[in-house]
Amino acid sequence: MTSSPLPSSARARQKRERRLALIEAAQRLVGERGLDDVTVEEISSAAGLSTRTFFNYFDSKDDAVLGIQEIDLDPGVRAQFTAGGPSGRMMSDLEALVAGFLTNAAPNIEQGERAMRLMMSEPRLVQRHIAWHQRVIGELEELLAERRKARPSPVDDDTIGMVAGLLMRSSALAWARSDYEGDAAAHLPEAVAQLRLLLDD
Amino acid sequence: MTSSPLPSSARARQKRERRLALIEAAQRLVGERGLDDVTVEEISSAAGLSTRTFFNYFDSKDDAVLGIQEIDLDPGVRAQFTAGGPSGRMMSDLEALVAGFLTNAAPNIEQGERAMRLMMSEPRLVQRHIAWHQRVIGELEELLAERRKARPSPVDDDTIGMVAGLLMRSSALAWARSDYEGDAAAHLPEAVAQLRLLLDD
DNA sequence: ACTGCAACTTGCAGTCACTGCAAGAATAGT
DNA sequence: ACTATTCTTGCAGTGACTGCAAGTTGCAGT
Repeated sequence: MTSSPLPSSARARQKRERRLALIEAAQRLVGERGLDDVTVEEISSAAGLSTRTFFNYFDSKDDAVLGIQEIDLDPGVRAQFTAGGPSGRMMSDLEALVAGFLTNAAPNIEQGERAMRLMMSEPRLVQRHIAWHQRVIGELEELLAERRKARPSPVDDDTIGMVAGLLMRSSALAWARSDYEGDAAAHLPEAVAQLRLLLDD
Repeated sequence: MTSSPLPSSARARQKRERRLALIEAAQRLVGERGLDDVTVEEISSAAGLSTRTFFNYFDSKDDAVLGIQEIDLDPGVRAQFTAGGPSGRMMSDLEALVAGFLTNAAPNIEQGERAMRLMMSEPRLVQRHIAWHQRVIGELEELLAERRKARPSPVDDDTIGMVAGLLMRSSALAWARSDYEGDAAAHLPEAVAQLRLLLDD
């Protein structure tokens, strides 16, 4: 279940290790002292790197704490979605796609869980997390444009994108409420059910 | 339709004028040169105020550009919602409540429109705008806690909050697509319809 | 092993958002 | 007119983040 094709070259391994070290240090220090009482310099030297290098890895302190990374969507899931599948009904196909994003969201469960816990105590991180959703949604909109050729939908991209974002966050919250049982994607059906429940009143 | 109880005391008037001046300067300069090529100092002196005073009015440069302010929800709307009304069905009552928020979101239409236009060219502003929604949702969750006493709902607060945020943004986007006809709240039904359309597939 | 290449790290100097503090100016209440 | 309150402002400081140029390190070909 832990993704990542494992480091091949020595360089790729170091890159991976350094990244992890930065995230680990950031999460630990912020957990101990709070987001505003930890400097990037402290995080960097705790990870044995320079401050300048920190910013070669992350755009901001918050990103490091959340362990934000590029999302590499499974090419199979991607192809199926753009082809108009797997079911042909937008809502359930969207659910499958979001599940694809969620499982690749973090390199490991523990890191994601720590990130969620920190979000509970640091509201700013929630905002950054949602901002990251925006990036994923940007990716999604490209897929949607492709999918429209195969199977047009009467719903506009914006709405679909926002619902995707809602499902990501909703299942993350459900995951947290369950005290982090399984992974976030496992709680997606629950998120969809809640949404339908509200709409059907 | 322009809200605001009009300035009474001299102090309240100045406060209002200075705030407006800052927003106006911020929106104009950022429109001309872009968000990252305008400093707070430039905005402040364009408004005839000191940099330090700028931060007495806004928490950040982005906030000034968006003209973000505290939301004063109509007490009538508020009371009706917490009492379990007006219709008794959560979804449509939520719609009424969101409409209440939207109409009081900006002191005037033009400012809201300019903010929307700037968001189109400056993605960072979108994120700040969504972050502001989070604040509104925080307010909403208090109302929900109150309403539950009068009329319990099987849907959890998080989901309701996220849908409220979605509706705010969705109707703002629909407003922009209509080339800013009427106000944002006028496009709420459209937003709800799109959401239902997606859910019903 | 030697060499040239590309990727990566690092220090340095700089910009700018944002904050606490304390002094001064404007205003409101009496 | 006197006083308390509110608001503005300058000042000094912190820390995030950036571009640049100089090392350093792993990599490929010979």
